[in-house]
Amino acid sequence: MKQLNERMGLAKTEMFTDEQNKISLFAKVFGHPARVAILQYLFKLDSCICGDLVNEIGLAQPTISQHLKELKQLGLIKGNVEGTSVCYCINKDNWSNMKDIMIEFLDQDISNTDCC
Amino acid sequence: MKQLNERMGLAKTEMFTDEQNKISLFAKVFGHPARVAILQYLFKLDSCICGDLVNEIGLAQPTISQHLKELKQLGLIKGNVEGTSVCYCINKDNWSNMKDIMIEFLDQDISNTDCC
DNA sequence: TTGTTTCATTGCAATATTACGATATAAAAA
DNA sequence: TTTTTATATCGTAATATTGCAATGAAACAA
Repeated sequence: MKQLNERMGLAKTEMFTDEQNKISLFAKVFGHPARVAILQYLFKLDSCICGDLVNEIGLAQPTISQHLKELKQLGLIKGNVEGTSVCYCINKDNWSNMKDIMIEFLDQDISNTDCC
Repeated sequence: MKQLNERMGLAKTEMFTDEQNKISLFAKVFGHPARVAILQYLFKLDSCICGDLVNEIGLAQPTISQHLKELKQLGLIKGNVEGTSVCYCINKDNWSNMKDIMIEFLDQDISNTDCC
């Protein structure tokens, strides 16, 4: 049966606030363990990743490259070409901005909620 | 062409730590603006949602019901049957637990990172 | 020049997610 | 009892995501 809006599988972003869409976009990029692992590895190193990510995480090189691309598109990491390799690191300003938005959402006061 | 692992489209959770999988599961549930909107509405009300969610958010009743189910399955909300309607509210303990895990991930110290 | 190394992109298969009409269920109201 | 109200579930269509082999591109090495 033909559906009306032909947008199934696609979030109806136009009916939500910019903030709600922004939160969900950030959350979505953290919604895969490989991307969480990449970021945690970056934090652990305290510097750039230059190559060894494919060995560190057990996924194929194109798959890692794709996850890096998504993190980069959201601005959470940046990559610098160094010869044949590329060094990725956290984009501090954008990470900080994302953190503020996400923590504001997560850290709401629920002490007064009176529930059934 | 037949693939080897027959798991494409499915995250390979077994190769990640429990923490990484847990973070990504929480993040995934926030990865849709409708679920963010539901939670924000719950916070704003400071009490239960009994019904008016379908009017509040512009999605069909089965769609809202499905989003509520996902939030409930992760334990972030709980529902109490009250006559013909169901009242949903934040599950304080589980929300607090999730918050700690997510904020620990987001709030890592990046002041010392030395990048290219 | 001809490899070699490193990473990105393309193409595609498999699975997941989203949305909603139709229908089921269960309690309240008439 | 019958009807109404509120929510859940089923089935299914459309789109998104994930993963990787094959290939491309760009810098380096020999």
